Amino acid sequence: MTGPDMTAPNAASRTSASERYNPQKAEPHWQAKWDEASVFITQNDDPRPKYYVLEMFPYPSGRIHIGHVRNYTMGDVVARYKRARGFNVLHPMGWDAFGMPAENAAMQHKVHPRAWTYQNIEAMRAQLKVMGLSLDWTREFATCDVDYYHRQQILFTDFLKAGLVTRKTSRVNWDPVDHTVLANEQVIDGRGWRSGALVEQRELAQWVFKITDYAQDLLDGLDELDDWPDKVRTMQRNWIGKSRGLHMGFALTSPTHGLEAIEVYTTRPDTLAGASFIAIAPEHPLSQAMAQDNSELAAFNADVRRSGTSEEALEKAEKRGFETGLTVKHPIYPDQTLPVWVANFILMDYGTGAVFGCPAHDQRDLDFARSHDLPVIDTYFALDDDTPVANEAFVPDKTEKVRFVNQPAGVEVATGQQAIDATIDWAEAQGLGKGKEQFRLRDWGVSRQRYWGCPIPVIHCESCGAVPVPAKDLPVKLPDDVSFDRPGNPLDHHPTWKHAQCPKCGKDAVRETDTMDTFVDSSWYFARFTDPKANTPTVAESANGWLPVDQYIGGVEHAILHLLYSRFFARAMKATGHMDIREPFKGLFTQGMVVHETYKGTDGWVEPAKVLIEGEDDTRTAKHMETGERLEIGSVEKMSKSKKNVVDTDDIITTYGADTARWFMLSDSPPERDVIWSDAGVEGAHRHIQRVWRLVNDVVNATPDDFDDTPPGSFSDDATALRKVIHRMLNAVADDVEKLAFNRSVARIYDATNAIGRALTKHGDAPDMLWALREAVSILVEAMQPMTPHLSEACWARLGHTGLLATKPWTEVDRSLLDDDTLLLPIQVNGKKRGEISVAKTADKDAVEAAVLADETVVKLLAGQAPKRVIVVPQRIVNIVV
RNA sequence: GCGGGCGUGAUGGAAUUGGUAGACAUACGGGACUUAAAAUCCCGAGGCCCUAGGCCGUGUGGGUUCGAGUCCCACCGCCCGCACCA
Repeated sequence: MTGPDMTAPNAASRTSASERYNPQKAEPHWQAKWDEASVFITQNDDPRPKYYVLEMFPYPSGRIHIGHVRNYTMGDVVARYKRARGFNVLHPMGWDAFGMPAENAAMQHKVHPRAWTYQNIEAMRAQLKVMGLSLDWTREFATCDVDYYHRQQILFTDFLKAGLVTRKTSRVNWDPVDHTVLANEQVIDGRGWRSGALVEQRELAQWVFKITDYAQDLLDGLDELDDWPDKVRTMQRNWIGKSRGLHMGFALTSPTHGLEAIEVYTTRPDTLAGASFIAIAPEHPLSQAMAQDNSELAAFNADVRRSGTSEEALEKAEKRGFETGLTVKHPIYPDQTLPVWVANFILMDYGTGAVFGCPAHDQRDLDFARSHDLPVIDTYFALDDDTPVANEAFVPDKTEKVRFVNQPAGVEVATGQQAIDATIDWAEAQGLGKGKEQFRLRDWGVSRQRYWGCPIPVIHCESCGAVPVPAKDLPVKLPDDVSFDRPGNPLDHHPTWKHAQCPKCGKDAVRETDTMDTFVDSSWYFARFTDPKANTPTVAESANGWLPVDQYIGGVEHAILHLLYSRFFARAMKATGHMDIREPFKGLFTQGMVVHETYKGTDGWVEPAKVLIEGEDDTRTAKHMETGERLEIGSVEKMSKSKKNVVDTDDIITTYGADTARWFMLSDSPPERDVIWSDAGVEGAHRHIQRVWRLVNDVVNATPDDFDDTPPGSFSDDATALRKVIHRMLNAVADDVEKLAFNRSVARIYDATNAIGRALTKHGDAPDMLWALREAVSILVEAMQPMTPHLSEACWARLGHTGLLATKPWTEVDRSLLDDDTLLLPIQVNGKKRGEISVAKTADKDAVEAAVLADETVVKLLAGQAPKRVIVVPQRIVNIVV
């Protein structure tokens, strides 16, 4: 067998059993040892199989918060575990460093965004180092490093040449507080995602990434991402929003404004026979054109636009409309005409900005029809009920069979889906329209009117248009001398920066002053980590070798934006030859938040550090430590500055050490769920750290100087029992870590710790038991190493082992200890547990049945009756039916 | 409204995926050690019945099964995402 290397420590190294583990001393010591040995520096040409673990990199706000601690601890456990398992692990860290807060700080505190950002990075790096993370710091970069955004500009120009970036004049979401454009994804309930201000619509020329070119591919790719949460895949699917329907024209009875017909898109062509009106968006070209000489319509359009995005308007959901007086021919019944309305609920952005309304089979259309006295025409009924539609539209499931009336395709009874397909075929055959796939996804506008971002490397020339900056002139650097005295873009206000010569014709021209959306920065950083010093954005060999990221860990708030953009970038980089990776993240894990109770006094929210809790459960009360004021205990919420329910990570690490913080973050709550921060929980975690240290010392102190560390030839039952517990624990911890079920690993380690403690007090002096105990604590600290690396190193050294635990290969479990020869099978009678029986593991069904029926308690329970049936599930359970 | 998820002791949560419900931890109670406290160690604990022993128990009601926290149906409650998407 392969036991751990067990050199008996010399007597001089003994400590008294009462000495407490001192993380403040031990943690920096071991961190220095790892650094000296360059344990976490990763080489690209290492021959071992690769494993890439990545946590979403932080924005350098200035402080590491407890959510970061949880995120990076999880990643670190995986990284350390995989390293022990023989993988060449890439585990880098960087900074998502461009963005608004730096400019806000500049305006408020008169600091340069660059200075502010790099100071914050310094501070946060120091905080991360204290956590003992197994990061390769040689690969660190910030997205605001010239070195990084230079390469991003190369990518931009390459995308431009490949037709993946274009310039579009379009209506954009304008944030009037931040003075910038927002992507649709950044508008939440009609408000800017960061400022919370009501978003306005403006016409602006924008640079857009043509993410829609990949709509289908981004959708298809989701099917392969088995190691992603279904929830995230569903969210992305809905966001891309593919639908299949019919694109068709409704001929105008008298052509107007140069239009012969109104183009509509519908996913329910099966309801075509029931069409009773046409509705178009206020922004529809026809509506706009008519408004030129119709002031009432102009007023209506303006009114809709004004209230269009506000929450109240959406909630009221009043179906408002304006009748244009125009009519179109019904495509199925040419002698009938349908009126054309402008309606507030039609979106110009989706489909063609025009629909036909079928009130009988769409609730929204029905509401509109009822309030504007439009006809309701049934086109199909349920098979057993032909009651006409009254106030509820009849919208059956598409797979439900229904009975059609007046259907053009000759359909009488069919499912909705069959009718849809038949109608599309019919419409195509008649030349009325075409089947069409439609996506909800829209192109990604990346222009931002900000200073602190990656400059868009383009020069606008009056003769040549928008000309990309040639590679030899890159990078386009941000100027340092900018002022934030007035609103708007400092780059635009800069006296000289924007003036340049056209790279094509040499005439005076103007630089693009917009910078890129910061989501661009985070869309390819994972690829840059694979070769962070390269002159090109990536080195294909390195990127292809490391990517995809095997395990990506971060908050679910990035489920759509960041992850979708990154998936687009991987495809675009593949198309432009920068790497050959389609899906950048193989495994994704979205961790829960760290939450805390809130406390409120008459002067507002109070920090937990100043709150004294008395009593328990229902009778708990909170008191202000300084003023003695009674405080209200509020709900448990995400830690935020506004609620002041923030726990400072430095305080925790100073008081208890990084290992305690790490251990607590992994305990109890499943990693995907929210964890409630509690002082009692932290205390409990710290108690365990101390207990393991004590246990290790007790075992060392029980070891005589002349201890023979060769494995004994045989073990007592007690020693074997302990070894079984430990080896099973090691096996199970590995399984759980693979599944990221850290809370279960923790529980198993507690279990094993208890078992070691019991064995020590009971039989600590028998030589075979002592050997087993030394093996047990060695394996215990090894299993804990990914989670509590400092403590584990200290214990490892204390046990007299040489070398760093951080570089030790994972111990192979002794398989012979995983299984028992005999099993304790529960015996049920009529499904209720009535006893247990010990049987040989290899016993077959008949043997088990015979043994059970011969069992004393069973005989007693049966009291002479013959069982009707005996169900034996081998190695599980026995159930007797009487 | 649509889509997804969840509901287990005082609390966070386990439960080999249909096979001994409540592992492990927190809080609590009792004991040991101590002049005392802290620390540590040991013991107890789902509810009910006086006990032996038994009955009940995983949001509620029903079903499938030898056997259901787990599967099916209906309902109740909570959480998350999207939302006038044609």
